[in-house]
Amino acid sequence: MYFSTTPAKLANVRSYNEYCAVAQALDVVGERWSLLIVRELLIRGPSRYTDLRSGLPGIATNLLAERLRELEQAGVVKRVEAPPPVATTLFDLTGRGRELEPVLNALGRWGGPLVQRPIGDNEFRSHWLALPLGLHLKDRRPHSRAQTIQVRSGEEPMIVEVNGGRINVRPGTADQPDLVLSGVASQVLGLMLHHLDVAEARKRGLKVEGDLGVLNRVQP
Amino acid sequence: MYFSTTPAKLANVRSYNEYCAVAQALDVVGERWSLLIVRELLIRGPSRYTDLRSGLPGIATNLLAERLRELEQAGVVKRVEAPPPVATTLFDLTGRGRELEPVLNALGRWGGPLVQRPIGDNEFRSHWLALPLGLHLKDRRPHSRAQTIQVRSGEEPMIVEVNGGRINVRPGTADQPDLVLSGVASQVLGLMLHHLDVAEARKRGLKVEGDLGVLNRVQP
DNA sequence: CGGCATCCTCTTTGATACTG
DNA sequence: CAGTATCAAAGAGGATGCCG
Repeated sequence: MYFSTTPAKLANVRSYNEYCAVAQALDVVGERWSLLIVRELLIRGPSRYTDLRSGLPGIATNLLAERLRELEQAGVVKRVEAPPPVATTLFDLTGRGRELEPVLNALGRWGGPLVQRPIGDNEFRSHWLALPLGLHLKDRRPHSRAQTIQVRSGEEPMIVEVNGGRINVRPGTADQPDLVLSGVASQVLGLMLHHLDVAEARKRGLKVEGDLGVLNRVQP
Repeated sequence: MYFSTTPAKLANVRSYNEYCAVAQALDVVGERWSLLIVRELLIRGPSRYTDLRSGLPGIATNLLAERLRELEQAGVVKRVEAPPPVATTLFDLTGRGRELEPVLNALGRWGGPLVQRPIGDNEFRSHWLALPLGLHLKDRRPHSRAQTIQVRSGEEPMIVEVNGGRINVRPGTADQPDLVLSGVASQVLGLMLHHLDVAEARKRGLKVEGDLGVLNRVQP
């Protein structure tokens, strides 16, 4: 007997078995949670297992491990060993994985209208703001000085930096933010995407403090 | 007792429960088969249940019925009653459903490289050709006269019409096709997408008959 | 026939507990 | 922290039956 110790339990992904690019794409990223894992890695960059878990509320830990293995095998995700200070394994997208961004964008655009009103009992994570802001907004005054908006919504404060035509969203607390928004995510988004004006947003409980000018600078 | 006869089995779709447009899009179209049903309706237009089944090899009939119901409830699919000559119910996309085309396109683009070589035991349906041809090709001589390519691959002959800048793919047999391609789908695609030249395609068993000029007219 | 519903089996998922 | 192990519940797949 000369068996490998690893059972032949690899590449055990269900397939549609179709000669069609859409179906074969779904063979790779169509299973439950897969595209949301890609979303997390797109927003956060290299991430620890635990951070992925916290960005995917409700995922079972065995499923996260399994999906990561499958995505790794498919060449979408890679493991990188972090240098000594942290000394843990990080998960990151491969180049091929990053090419899924247009898929996520298309889904995000299509899902936008669904997310308008009812926040209900939905889970929310601050860093998710990066997707709609990056997708729907541009800096319309690329030659003005950099400005920052401090957003306090969800578990973790976020900095929205508007500079040189780009919008950058990252966790953190700004020293001298031009504008501070505090409140639930739907109203932060409503205001920034100009579905709500300042008066309306305030009436609904959003705290808006500072220079409102930066809001006109970010436009669809 | 005053119960409705229909059990409260509606809107019984699993949700990620996230305040995130991508997650909410996936709540609607992320389940197995859903996006492939949308693909069928995008390619074929209004379709009978049985035609959908034949375009989704391997789907269980109860699953098709269930997905159609869910998609209908979500406003992606609608039922239309066909006029007396046929007198059957047809399924069609709503406007909202048709807006999923960019999602399918993004997935198709990403899946393109996966589909390059191995046709293997994959199922194939002729009308699937419409997706990659429409996605990757343009008519580079929009002012030339209309030309047609007859494709014989899979169960059903297809007409590829090149005219006025557009590429149109539909089932049927052309009277006087400018070019006839007969063989397996991977080589038809390889030739038309210019991954294979004519000599190479012929060597691999593709029958290429007629005016080769039309091939230069369709370009990425 | 076309359009499902039912029944059954098998696989996947989700929740929780446990481990190096 | 980064997973594996276990197990009940939900979902998928296949066969077949029903009804206009």
